[in-house]
Amino acid sequence: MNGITEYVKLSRSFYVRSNVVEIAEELIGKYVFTNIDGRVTGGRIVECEAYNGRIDRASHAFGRRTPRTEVMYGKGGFSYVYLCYGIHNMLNVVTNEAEVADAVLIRSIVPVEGIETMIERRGGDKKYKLTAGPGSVGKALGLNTSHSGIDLTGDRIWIANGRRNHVQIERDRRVGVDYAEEDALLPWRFFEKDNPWVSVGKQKAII
DNA sequence: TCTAAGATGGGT
DNA sequence: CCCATCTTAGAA
Repeated sequence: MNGITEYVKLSRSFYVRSNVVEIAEELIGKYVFTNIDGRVTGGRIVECEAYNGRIDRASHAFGRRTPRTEVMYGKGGFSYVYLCYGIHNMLNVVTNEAEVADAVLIRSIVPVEGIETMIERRGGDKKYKLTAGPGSVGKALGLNTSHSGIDLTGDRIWIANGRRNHVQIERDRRVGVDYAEEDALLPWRFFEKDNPWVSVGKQKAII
């Protein structure tokens, strides 16, 4: 795509696995792309969070099944995009078998493809804040709730392989889920160590 | 029907 | 610290 790296799209089998925390860890270093309105944008995932619909009070699917969360109850390998605070469109990757509502929130990427388009969508060059934080990622990638339920093995939203071996991955509690009480303490947020594109968390490291 | 609250980000 | 902005979920 950029002439340097050969991207290999992840297949269904990557997503249809039972350990969402493990999948989240593995997503660090992979590349997410969108092709919206004929414009391809994307970047390397450097921060994400796992949400387990069965045991995790922070999950939108915990203890309920509604029209919004229905896509999370489908099989893995589809997008779950929801509107947060009436403003921000957040991209999640649905995982696991059907009827198990697991998902991974993509929180930050390093811009790689379609950078000018992302700058335009964000209303200017925000430097490291261009694609840091889930709301920024959704906006830069051109996503809204109409993009929920898209097959990630297709050509509108997809994730491709690629991790640099020397990257050190850290884990910490998730951001903004205090309402989940003790589940807010779960170390299910993964990010690249010392990467400036990672969004500034609200908590200090606990590990 | 009504309403509180939200997996945030940007500005003061 | 404050506020935008609006869908969703759950209550009434």
